[in-house]
Amino acid sequence: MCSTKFNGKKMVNKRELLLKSADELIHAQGFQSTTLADIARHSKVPLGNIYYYFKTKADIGNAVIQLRESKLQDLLKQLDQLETPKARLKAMTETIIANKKDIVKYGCPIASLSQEAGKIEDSMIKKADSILRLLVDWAIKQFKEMGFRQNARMKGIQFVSHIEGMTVVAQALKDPVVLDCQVKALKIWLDDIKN
Amino acid sequence: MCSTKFNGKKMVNKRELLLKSADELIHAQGFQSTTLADIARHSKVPLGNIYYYFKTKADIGNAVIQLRESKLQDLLKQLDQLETPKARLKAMTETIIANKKDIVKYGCPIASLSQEAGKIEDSMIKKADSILRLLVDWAIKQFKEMGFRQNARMKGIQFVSHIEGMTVVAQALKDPVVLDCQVKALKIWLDDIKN
DNA sequence: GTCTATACGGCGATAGAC
DNA sequence: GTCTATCGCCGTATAGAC
Repeated sequence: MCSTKFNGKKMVNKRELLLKSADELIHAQGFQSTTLADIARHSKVPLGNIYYYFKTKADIGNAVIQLRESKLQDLLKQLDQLETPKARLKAMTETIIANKKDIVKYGCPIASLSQEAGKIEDSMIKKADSILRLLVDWAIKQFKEMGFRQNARMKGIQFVSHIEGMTVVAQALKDPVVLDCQVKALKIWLDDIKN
Repeated sequence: MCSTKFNGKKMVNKRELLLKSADELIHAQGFQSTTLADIARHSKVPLGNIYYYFKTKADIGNAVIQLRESKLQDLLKQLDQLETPKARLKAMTETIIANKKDIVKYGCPIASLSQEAGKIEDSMIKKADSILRLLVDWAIKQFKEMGFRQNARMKGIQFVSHIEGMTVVAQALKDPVVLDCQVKALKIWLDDIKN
């Protein structure tokens, strides 16, 4: 059972509510800095009630990872409807511009989670970098479709590296213009590239 | 007073010892996951004694930031002795290969600290990204020396982005070969570049 | 299913003997 | 300067009434 009805109007269930709050807070503050009390306050769900929906805090972390992975999958599915692989890759770079503000403030939601997860030896959030892997594999696929063979992998990794690199630098420099310029450069690279 | 003597032999003082432990542990586990007990155990200094050398945990964090900044400055000074700016930039990429193992395991010590610091609103570690800024400025200087004018800044940022991006991807994919390939690509980019 | 009160443990920090 | 013992807080998690 996932959603309740009230006066015939569909309402978001609390689990979704909590997850959405956790997602936002973790993006802004990181997993470790985000307390269950934070999530409770932000989602207006009482602290103790969280445990009805999630067994542990690590569970919430994993749910957020899963959420971001499915968000990425949706995006990729969307991009795949474009005709040429080059158009898809370019469209991907445009999503960076669309999320400019958040990226400069909080960094890339995929990479930051992945990096933080790598530092927690406890017993949790182990598959965070599978999200980034997903992105890399998608990029490689695009380059293969463009006619690349042995070096499609290298090009795909280069593409993703470029994206992640610019977010790191933009955040450190607190300068959204960095993203504009680097996306432009990345597009030029895509145009000039030859196999 | 910074170092003590024992039998005429110079010994590292405890502050340095603690700092070195903190540096290593924070690189491996992150600042938040690293407890004072960790540092005490690793450096074999009793927990309570840490407070003789550092007022708070945040102080330790800041000292580590300073340490990494001065390490970077030393490296840049070293590279500056090379004749051409292009040779300096290439030599910089080679330091990535030299630290391959650690980077794949723990990521870039500069970027990871910078990112984690950005998520801690508390009252500490505010100037972590000044280190990355230092690197960017140095890179820009190199491109200016190469004859670039208005777009030297963009090229410098692109260079650093490339470096930081490859470390993120290499860590997520847990694949040191990524670094080999991307460094190679970066060198080719430096050779083919024209102003 | 919902919510309050509270137990429990860990970590940063301090007191104070030596 | 060094080190042990311990305090106090905060964050996760649980008990249990409703």
